[in-house]
Amino acid sequence: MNQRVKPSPPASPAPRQGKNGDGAERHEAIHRSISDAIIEHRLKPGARLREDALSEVFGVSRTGIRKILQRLALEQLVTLTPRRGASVTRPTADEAKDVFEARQMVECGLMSDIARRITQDDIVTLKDMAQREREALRSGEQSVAIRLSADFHTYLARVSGNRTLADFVERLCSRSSLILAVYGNAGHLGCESHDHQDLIQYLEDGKGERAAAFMGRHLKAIEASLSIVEEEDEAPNLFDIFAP
Amino acid sequence: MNQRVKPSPPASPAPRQGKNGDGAERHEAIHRSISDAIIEHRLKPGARLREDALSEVFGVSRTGIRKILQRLALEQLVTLTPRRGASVTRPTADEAKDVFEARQMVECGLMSDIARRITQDDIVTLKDMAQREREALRSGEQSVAIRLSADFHTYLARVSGNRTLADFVERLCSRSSLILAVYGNAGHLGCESHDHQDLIQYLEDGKGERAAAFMGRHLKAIEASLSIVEEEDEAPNLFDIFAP
DNA sequence: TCGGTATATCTCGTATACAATGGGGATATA
DNA sequence: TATATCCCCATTGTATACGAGATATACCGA
Repeated sequence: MNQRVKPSPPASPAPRQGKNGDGAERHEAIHRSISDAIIEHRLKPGARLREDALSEVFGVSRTGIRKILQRLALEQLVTLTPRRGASVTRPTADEAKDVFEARQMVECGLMSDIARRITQDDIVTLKDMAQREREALRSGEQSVAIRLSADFHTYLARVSGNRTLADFVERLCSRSSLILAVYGNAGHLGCESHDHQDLIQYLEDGKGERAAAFMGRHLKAIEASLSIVEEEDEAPNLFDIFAP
Repeated sequence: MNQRVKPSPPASPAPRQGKNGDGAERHEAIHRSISDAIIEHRLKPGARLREDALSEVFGVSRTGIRKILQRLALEQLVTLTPRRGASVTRPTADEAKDVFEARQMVECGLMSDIARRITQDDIVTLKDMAQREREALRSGEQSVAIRLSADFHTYLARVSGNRTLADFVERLCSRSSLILAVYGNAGHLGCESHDHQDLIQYLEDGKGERAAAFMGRHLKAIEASLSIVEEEDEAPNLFDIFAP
């Protein structure tokens, strides 16, 4: 339902050409839609996101798309280059290192709070997510598995009760997903299949210390599985290469 | 042709009806301008930020202002309420607790990296900042002192070399400034006067462990100095109050 | 004098129009 | 055939116009 062909009739406001009203929710939905596509690797790093195309796809004007794109840029999922528009961020090796160092610090540091506050309901939910993730992995649904893995870590962080840190972890997980898209080996992606289930077991047993240590190893393992190959940027530094 | 009837631009040095051009920098400058005003408490929590007024003050159209306002909202310095516009965020007591818990975790956790990577130049810069902060405190320039304190913590975080965590600390410091504006006692604001100088001394001596512990106490002290008085929001919960 | 309703205004939300810039393709030349 | 140059168009940046929601105010009735 695009509307650009019909600027004329003042009498055609009838069927939701979406003037005003559900705007906020609609935008939220679009944001999630794009965000999901990036996290699930249906949009790969480097992919260009033209405002016009998006506005047509989602049936809102470029104004709304721009707002969403800017938000995604602040979340570092897309990169806005001054005159060339938006594209899915391609994380550098340095960024990858920083992100995993941050996750190490925050997710491990949160573990004691999590162990103290986790409820039975949380455990049920987390076990379910871990289970579904394993199944997705086994059946080769990479997109689903990646998303569930990120959701698992994010949900866990929320259990801590610290919204600020949980939001931060959520963003780190999103960026991790991008990192996996660039540096991950096709063989084994991200989280080992039963790591998450083991982690829940520790938490269920109230062993916060053990859980923290395990999370540390878990993240280290993911980071180690990356093949950081410093791919040369498109304009290699000839001075460096041919220096005496 | 851009701004309203205002025939004479009295205070705006550049009439700059500039269509297009230095846009990005200009926006950056405006963002910093507003951000500074908030952090330095020249704009107090709850203050309304009308788009029209801002667009007139800065000589750009509402479109640009909106973009900046949304960015500030994502940084949680301003709050956007759906039909009522933007206002300086008034942090809740819970948010205050979360922010200081996050700072405790991250700023202390970064300290070992910082101790390892700090250079002599950094130490000179930091000493200068601490010195200027003391002077500002002594001469009663609260705004300057607050800003320098936030800058000190942010600069320190940057020394760690982890951009992701440093950016996070920067945002936490900005929010801390807001928290101080709401819950701080007029008597002694934020950082004790010589805390920062002591901290640098530890780092200069290469005592990362000690520095981390000191930073922990430092942040705890700031948090403890707050008077969290759970001020009733404008719509108190009558059910709670009149419950049997 | 108090309360309720209707109107007026103020401000934001969305869409569209217009200008400018930069890149890519086509062309010309060596 | 390869390279350099130039121009057109695709795409973004900015402003403005228009519509809607919400709040404040004034008027009327009890």
